[in-house]
Amino acid sequence: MRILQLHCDYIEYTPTKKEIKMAEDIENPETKRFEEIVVVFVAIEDDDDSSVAQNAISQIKNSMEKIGCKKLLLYPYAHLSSNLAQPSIAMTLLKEMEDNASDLEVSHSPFGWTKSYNIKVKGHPLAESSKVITKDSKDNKEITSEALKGESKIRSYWKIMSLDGTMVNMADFDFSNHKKLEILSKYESAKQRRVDEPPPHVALMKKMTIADYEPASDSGNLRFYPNGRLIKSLIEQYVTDRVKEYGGYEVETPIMYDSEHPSMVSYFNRFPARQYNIDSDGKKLFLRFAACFGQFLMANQYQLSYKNLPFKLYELTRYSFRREQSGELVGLRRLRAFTMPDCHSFCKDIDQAIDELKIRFDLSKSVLHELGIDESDYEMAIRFTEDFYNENKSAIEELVKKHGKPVLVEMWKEKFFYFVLKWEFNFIDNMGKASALSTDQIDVENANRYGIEFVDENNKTQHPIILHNSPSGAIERIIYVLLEKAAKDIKEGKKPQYPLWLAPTQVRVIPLKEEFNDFCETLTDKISANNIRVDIDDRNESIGKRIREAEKEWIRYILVIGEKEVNSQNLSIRDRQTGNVRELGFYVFLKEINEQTKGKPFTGLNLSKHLSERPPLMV
RNA sequence: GCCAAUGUAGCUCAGCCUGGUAGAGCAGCUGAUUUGUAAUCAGCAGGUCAUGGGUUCAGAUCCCGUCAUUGGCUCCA
Repeated sequence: MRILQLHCDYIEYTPTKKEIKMAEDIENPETKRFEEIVVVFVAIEDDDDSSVAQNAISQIKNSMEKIGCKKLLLYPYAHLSSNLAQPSIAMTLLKEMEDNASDLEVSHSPFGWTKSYNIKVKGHPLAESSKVITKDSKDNKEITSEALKGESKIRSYWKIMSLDGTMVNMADFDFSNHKKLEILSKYESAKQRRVDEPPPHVALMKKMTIADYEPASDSGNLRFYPNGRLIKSLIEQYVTDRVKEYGGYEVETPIMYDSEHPSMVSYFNRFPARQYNIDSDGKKLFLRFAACFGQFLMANQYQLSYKNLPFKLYELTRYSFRREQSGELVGLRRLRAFTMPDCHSFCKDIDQAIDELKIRFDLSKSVLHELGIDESDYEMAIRFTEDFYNENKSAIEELVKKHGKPVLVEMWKEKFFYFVLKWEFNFIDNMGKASALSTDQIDVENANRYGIEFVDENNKTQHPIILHNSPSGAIERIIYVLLEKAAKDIKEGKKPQYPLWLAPTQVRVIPLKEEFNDFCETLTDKISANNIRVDIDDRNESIGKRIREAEKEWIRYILVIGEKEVNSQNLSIRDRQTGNVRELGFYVFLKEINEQTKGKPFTGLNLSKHLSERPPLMV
């Protein structure tokens, strides 16, 4: 059975003529009109039986209860299916559905007639839905969280907060000096878009052999080539180092959970995610969409005193999974499987939570900066309940001051999610698309839900306040930002480049002739002993071609080795930033590189040192 | 998920409108070349035209379904 369910302001229909012999007899085929009604178009299919009809009507009743409508019109509609049941069976089942809904104001439009109709469907998100119901689909209903269903009910107000703490309605704000904030504001509130081409990082992620789509997986689950894996793992390492330095304990937790476990059930309903579901041996498992579960369940095992707080757990989730709508997936910006650093801080009260929030705010800003993303690249949004604002005005204003630019504010009349405040930094890309990077939340519910407790100064048991921080946002998204920024450079006629510490090859050595190969081996060994990724283009190609290809790989330093270099103490270094050749002593050169990569993690080449041994990757 | 566009050699693309032997450049292989800062030369090899069906004497080409990608819509805790 296929049904299309519409919540309508009104429907009018007029039976015009009998379509089949067995069409229902009706006394006077005149126009009928109903208002404030749920219209369900129904196609009964081959194989449908009474159980299907029962199932269908109970699903319909279920959703009608949610939208608070008590009037139902069943509208037989053959066009929904190409596999229709016999008309006699269809009529019986339709009648059965109607009988089973007698607690509602129910009617049906005549079966077997051609009808004309006029309909006005309501605009709310739950107004329209279609379902396919078959004999064995009874238990197969999509698990959708209450939060996802209810999200549309949130009432919120959009404002802009300036550095002095004043708030004006978004419509009254002068955006002329804040173009990116304007983009973000319209993006978030009015959902305005203005794009008509693919984002440039998608071509770049392939051309630079970083990542690619994997047709053999689900969409949004990407493959990372050696270059991409290297870049990604360095960023992962860097973010992890910073969180550990801040005081997070790094842990690892399972990627799948039992959705019927008591602590999951209620969390589900506060967390509007679409998840991957897996049935295994009768268990209904889902793939995690955040690190929260694992860390909360673990926090539960710690015996916490107020003296231990704030207590911080951290995991870099590889991966978190969200089954985003297929049309929403793009390159590295929006994925179904992504790597998310997630740090939870358990605080003894709101005051401590706010102090901690500020520290993590600075941490997030600093991490982004070191990754090559500055304030000019992103805009801040902050969301809070009206109550929280009234009680913590100055803390909120302080965050805005720290950001140094006006901020988009969403104020909720009442708490709908599990948090009372959430801020995020949104990168605005070349096409005017906004994507969230760093974020932090003040969670006042989950400690209770997960039974996380600490003992306070008075020997009383309390639930901590939990902060949820991702200092960088998804790692894939950081790569997306770096590539979008590179694309912007290309557009402006500048040379795109990697931050040196992330470059898959930092130095390329090109021997002029075969006879210099040995010299190059020795030289590269000396360079790589200093934690620098260096390789040798030992292919039998012209010097011009090998330089061109190094340029196309965005390799910062090129060393051509010939007669002159072999007989000199100095190196001839072609610096891609300027395109000029400089003569530098060996140690001066090392120092120049090491200064630029200071404080960043290092890992060795992820490809063979000799280009002659590398199979080209065609993407 | 909905609407639309796109899918031809490992890669980038031409051919499709108007049906009749599948084309180029790059990459690969073989050989020559040993090169001084963004493409050395020649030869060879390489294609279930995304996939499944239909129309036709004949389909890369026309029609329908499916998958993937991209754009718009919806969504983004």
